[in-house]
Amino acid sequence: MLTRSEEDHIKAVYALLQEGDSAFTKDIAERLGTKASSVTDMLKKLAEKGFLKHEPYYGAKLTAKGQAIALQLVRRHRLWETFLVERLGFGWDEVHEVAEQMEHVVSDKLVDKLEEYLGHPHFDPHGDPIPDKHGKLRIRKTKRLDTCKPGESVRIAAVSETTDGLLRLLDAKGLRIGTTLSVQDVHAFDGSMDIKPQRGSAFSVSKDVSHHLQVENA
Amino acid sequence: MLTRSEEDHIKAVYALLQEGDSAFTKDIAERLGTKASSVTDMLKKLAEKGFLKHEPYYGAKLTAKGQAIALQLVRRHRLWETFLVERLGFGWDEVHEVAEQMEHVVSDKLVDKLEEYLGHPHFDPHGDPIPDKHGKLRIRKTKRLDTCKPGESVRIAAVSETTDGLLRLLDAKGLRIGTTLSVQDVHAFDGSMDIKPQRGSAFSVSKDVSHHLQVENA
DNA sequence: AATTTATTTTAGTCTCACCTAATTTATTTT
DNA sequence: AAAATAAATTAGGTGAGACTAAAATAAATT
Repeated sequence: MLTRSEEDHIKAVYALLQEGDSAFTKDIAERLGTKASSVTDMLKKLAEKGFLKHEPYYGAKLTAKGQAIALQLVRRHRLWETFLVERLGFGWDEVHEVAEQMEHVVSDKLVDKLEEYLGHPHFDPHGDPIPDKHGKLRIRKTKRLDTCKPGESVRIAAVSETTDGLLRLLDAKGLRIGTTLSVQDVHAFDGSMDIKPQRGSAFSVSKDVSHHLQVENA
Repeated sequence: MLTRSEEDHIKAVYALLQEGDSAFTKDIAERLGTKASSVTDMLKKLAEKGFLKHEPYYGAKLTAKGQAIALQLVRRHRLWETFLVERLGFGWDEVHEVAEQMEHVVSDKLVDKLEEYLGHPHFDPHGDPIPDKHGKLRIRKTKRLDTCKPGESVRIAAVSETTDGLLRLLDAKGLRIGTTLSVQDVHAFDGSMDIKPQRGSAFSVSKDVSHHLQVENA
């Protein structure tokens, strides 16, 4: 059995490995709101238990065993987020913290029944894929909106940041999962982008925003 | 903010105060699966924090502040049990452990939305009352089945034990919340009782069983 | 190549929540 | 009333998981 803190560390490593090919002490500490020295201790312990490889000074990578744990946590997190939004009527910007707690409730039966109750969803309210019972993820070919060129027509597939601020901004602009839009112009000066939703008139979004939107060809 | 362990101790004290007028160290330890000395430490801490009064050698009683916490925990626990049984299709004998974990998820909004989603239930699957947002409990005048005399006709209102064994036995005998039955005979020798459900033929239940069934006049 | 800077690790400390063993207190029995 | 028993408390200790401060390492700069 893993403690809450062990689970949190494994999940942080998993998340960082999505972006780089090693998870560094400092970044893990930042995610968890702790100090680097605490993380070093935990990495040592988790390495001994076989959940990850820790290469001192060069960060950590998950083993297959660690990855399985991480995927289980991601699965629980995203299923609960889906439940909170679709059944309890939470806004998509309000669910992260609560799901962060619920994901640590241990019961395979619970998770499987919840999944069934929700109709076996493949994506959560932010558009992120929900691993199945065996940890399998449904892969889509998406790219970041800020990599798109003028003239491209795309659909918003996911939002890769769960900060309330970004989600509320998207809400205010009417941008949500599934919204189709075309790129009209990209300004080299600040990286801002003029986009036009299928219905509605064009407006501009900053690079900060376009960088966190995952889109697929429409 | 209370820790998990602090919450567990407060809940244990609350539960014991339902049965006696003081909660004793040994009984708290037994409920929590810990040792008396650990409980003494915690009682001292919780008394300092104002959640209970600890009279050394004479047990503990909750303050109003402690009672409010306990009722909040009971509320969460029973709402989650209701969710698990009514929405996810768990058996009533399978929900206790999971709800024990879920009750520690902290979010007032979550609890209120859950209650609404479930249709503001007043009783959980075991027939126990669910405190409202303000800690108010709906009181019913019930008595234990083992206090009933031959000839009485009663309805099962609640089961005051959440052990799997008892609940499965009741399931097997077809006894559930709402079942109406008449007491036919009580045997002084072992306290066993012959009962006859409204539909179905008579059978006998042991004192162990009748002691844990709360009934109301039919 | 030497130095500076950033990061990581090590060493030592703290708190929490538990433990065991010994002692104290209250209650019951003789 | 004294002795025995049961329960609770105190004293001291452990491991988990955090911390600070100091030392070590790697990378970047001069």
